[in-house]
Amino acid sequence: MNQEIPKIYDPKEVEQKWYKIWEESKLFTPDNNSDKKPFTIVIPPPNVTGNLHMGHALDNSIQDLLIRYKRMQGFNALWIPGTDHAGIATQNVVAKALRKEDLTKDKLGREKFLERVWQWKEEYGGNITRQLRRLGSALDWTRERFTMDEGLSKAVTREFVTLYKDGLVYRGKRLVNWCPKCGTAISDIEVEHASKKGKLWWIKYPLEKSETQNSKLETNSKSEIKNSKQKTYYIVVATTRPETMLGDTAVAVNPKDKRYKKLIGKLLVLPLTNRKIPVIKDDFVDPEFGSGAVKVTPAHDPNDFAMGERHDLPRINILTPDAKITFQEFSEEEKSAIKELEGLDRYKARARIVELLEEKGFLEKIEDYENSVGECYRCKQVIEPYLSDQWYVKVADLARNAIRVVEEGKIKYVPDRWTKVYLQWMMNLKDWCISRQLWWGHRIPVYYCKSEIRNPKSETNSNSKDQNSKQYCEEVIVSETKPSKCPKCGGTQLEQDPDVFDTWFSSALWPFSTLGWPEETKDLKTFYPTDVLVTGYDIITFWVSRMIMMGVHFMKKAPFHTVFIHGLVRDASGKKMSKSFGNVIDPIEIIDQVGADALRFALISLITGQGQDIKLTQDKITEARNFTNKIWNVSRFVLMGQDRRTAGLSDLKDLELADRWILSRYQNTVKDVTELLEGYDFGETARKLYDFLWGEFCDWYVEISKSDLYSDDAKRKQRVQGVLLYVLEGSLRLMHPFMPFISEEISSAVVSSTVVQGERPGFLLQAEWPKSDKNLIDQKAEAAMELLKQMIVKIRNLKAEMKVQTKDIELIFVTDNKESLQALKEGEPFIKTLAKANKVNFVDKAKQKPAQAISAVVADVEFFIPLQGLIDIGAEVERLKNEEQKIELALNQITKLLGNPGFTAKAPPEAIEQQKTKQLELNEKKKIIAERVKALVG
RNA sequence: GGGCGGUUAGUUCAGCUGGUUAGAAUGCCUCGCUUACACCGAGGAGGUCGUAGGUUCGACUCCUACACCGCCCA
Repeated sequence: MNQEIPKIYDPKEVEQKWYKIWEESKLFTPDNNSDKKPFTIVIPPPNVTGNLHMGHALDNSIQDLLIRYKRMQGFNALWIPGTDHAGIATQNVVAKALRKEDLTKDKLGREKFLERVWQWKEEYGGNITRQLRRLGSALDWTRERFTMDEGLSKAVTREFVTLYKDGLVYRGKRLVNWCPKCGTAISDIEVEHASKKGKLWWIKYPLEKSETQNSKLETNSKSEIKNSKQKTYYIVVATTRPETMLGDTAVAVNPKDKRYKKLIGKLLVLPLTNRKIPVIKDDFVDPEFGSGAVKVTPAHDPNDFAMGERHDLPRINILTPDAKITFQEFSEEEKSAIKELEGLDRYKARARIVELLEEKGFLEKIEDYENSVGECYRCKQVIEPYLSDQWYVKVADLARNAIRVVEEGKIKYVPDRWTKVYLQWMMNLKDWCISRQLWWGHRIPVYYCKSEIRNPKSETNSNSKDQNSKQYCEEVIVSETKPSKCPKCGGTQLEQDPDVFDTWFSSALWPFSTLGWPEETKDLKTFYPTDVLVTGYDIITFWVSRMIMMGVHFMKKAPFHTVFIHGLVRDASGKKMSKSFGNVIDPIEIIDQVGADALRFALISLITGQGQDIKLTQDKITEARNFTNKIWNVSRFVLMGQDRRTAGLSDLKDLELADRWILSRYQNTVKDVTELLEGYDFGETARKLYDFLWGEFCDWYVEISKSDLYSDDAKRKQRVQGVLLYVLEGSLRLMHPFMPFISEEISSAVVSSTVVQGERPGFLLQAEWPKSDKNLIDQKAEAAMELLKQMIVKIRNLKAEMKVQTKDIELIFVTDNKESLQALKEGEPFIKTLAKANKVNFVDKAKQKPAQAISAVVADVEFFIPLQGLIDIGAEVERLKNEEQKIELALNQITKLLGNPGFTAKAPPEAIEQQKTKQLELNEKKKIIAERVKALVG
């Protein structure tokens, strides 16, 4: 690097160049025969159809940071890449593309459709992995996996079959969360609840006539129903979903509710269908809600389903899978009056039913009502509780073990507060519906025997409507491979379950399926369990919990020891980034503008210890960009010219104060950075590096070094070059996990092989992580430099205040503290350059002090800047008095504190000592200033 | 309804286990093209740490209540 190198760092070429070299050098592939300790991370597999968003950028920046750090520390580090087939999302994307060709998946058929999905995957599936490369991720691409790979598919099959044998999966006809748009069931956590404004419809359900005649009844209302000649009694129910009344099979009241006591067991006539339904009692009913009587629709509401089970009520389904009204389960009589509703969409049906009720006088009133509505997390359609056959994982035992490993501390959440969230969720876990009515995914390895049974014994169903009814074996066969014949009847008419598994059912295996499970591979033995899992808190329930359950069940070991949870990346105003809002910041665009290093550094430095959500602003990105530029330029300076690039620091002789100081600060930085990383405090680490490099190395040491570098003292020059290079080279190592590209680029220009912190191998990633060298920590040098820095700032301050711009000033220092005096003498050369003075004098305390001068006190040093003729004595006295007042204020506080008997009796001795020292210092300072004032006035 | 998190300079945020003159960045003001960098350098102004109590010799930090904002679950 030399002056021809541009002043402004241009990341574009640099980044592309290095990633290619790294990947081609198989730098990210760990040594399979290494005896080094392994350190493993599996990437949270992004959706194969997806594109990199800011959340990925943050997540992967953290993982890359950890992997590079651990690799440099000597671990056999492995970071496994891969993608997720994302059943619904991918299927939807391809279906959408088909629509443009006027095709649908059903027109194509299952096989052809799947071909198209694979085509799509081949074409676009590489997007996100290319984008991960742009970010600089040290992923071992030779081990890349996809959840639909042969091996991983085998793993899922094994998972299911094993769980089945263990009695941990079962098939059941239950209410599921059905998405009419996606055409599939989804699990409980895939439903998002949103509060929505709706209506509460109050509907009259009349009592059957015979009931009203035979007994004196008290109903909740006695008014007459229109068009009805005789008096009719009825119960009013309130509902938010009137269309479901078509499927009502009871009305329930609370047994303690006096209003309805006498009605329990009576029959009602359901309006529109005229179905006869009973009034039942159930504790679940809240007498306070609505009228206190609720309609019961077991096939379309989870609570009603449960009630239906308790009371053995029939379940009448009224909807098709795409949420249109169907009368398949209705009797002829029931449908006769409402034929027009058949085939109507659920919301149109709702409107029409309300109209009909109104017309016929069944509608009592309509109220505004706010309630929580479940929506599909993918397509935002309102979820329909829907009765269907599905496969479930029985989670109780799995959850218990997954709770145990966390409670026993085998898995730790960072930050710790997520432990509670995880545990609470785990403890209230319901069975997990894992079948999906999709085509794209792992086909369920279950086969149903459709072979006809030749000698049907049963005459029980003789009154079946279907005269041609045949008897089938119906045996359920769960098998990893397709069986050739039914083990029960020997028949060969076997049909595989048409459904596929929930994508999370396969990603639950990710930490070990990627390593070869169920085969006992070398990778599996070497790298399982993995070490750290890095993800956002929104994924704890979806993925983390399931990996823990499956990891413990199948591998008998928790899949990782630490779960690092970070916040979500939000826009500048704190809103979630989303395409529909249009507030998405595309990480690739940012990388194009400022480079991956700057983006990474911006994201990492925004991480807080508490794992708060991150508000990403353009300002933060610019700040990080400026930082990379600063590093670039200071490196240009340090490496300017051949001799500077080769300068070594083979010994530690002849170090001056500033050298000792920066070396000490560097060692402390190494120590701090390492400790902070060990504590997963990434944001603080980034800030520490920033402060050291910019605030100490650039602002002070480099500035101080200049006078030596441009001096004639060859020996001194070489010494300073050595220190500069030493600190820079070490800092590049510290920075590498944060900013891999720029650090590598600069590092490649360092020629020296005599740098004293370990060999310099080809790539920074192969370099040793710096160790803090205690011998170079120099408390005294740090204290002395602190004084000098303060002194220089104070002088600059006074000069600026007095509007003195000339270099032609003299500094006169007065102190009787030997250490301070020595520091000043050692720092004299750079005090002159940094404070811009051309003369420095040290004067005995007793000596006369110049009157025509401004003065100040820093620690125990008084100093003067003589300004012949430029001093307004009155103003100077005023300034000093102000200063004195400030000191007085601080002093009063301390005096009060030390005078407090409670403090002196109870505070720890160090605290008291500290205050006393401070008091002494302030007193001294005050005395000096007071004397000065006296001298000027007197 | 239950739980969690937040409230600190104009703005965005640090400040972990109680003792700092409460920090940084950015913005603002005043200077400066000084041979790494104007994506820079020097200096400066700017905060009763959401409110009200409490614990303590001492509270931004611990406890309680409340307010507002956000998230999760029902």
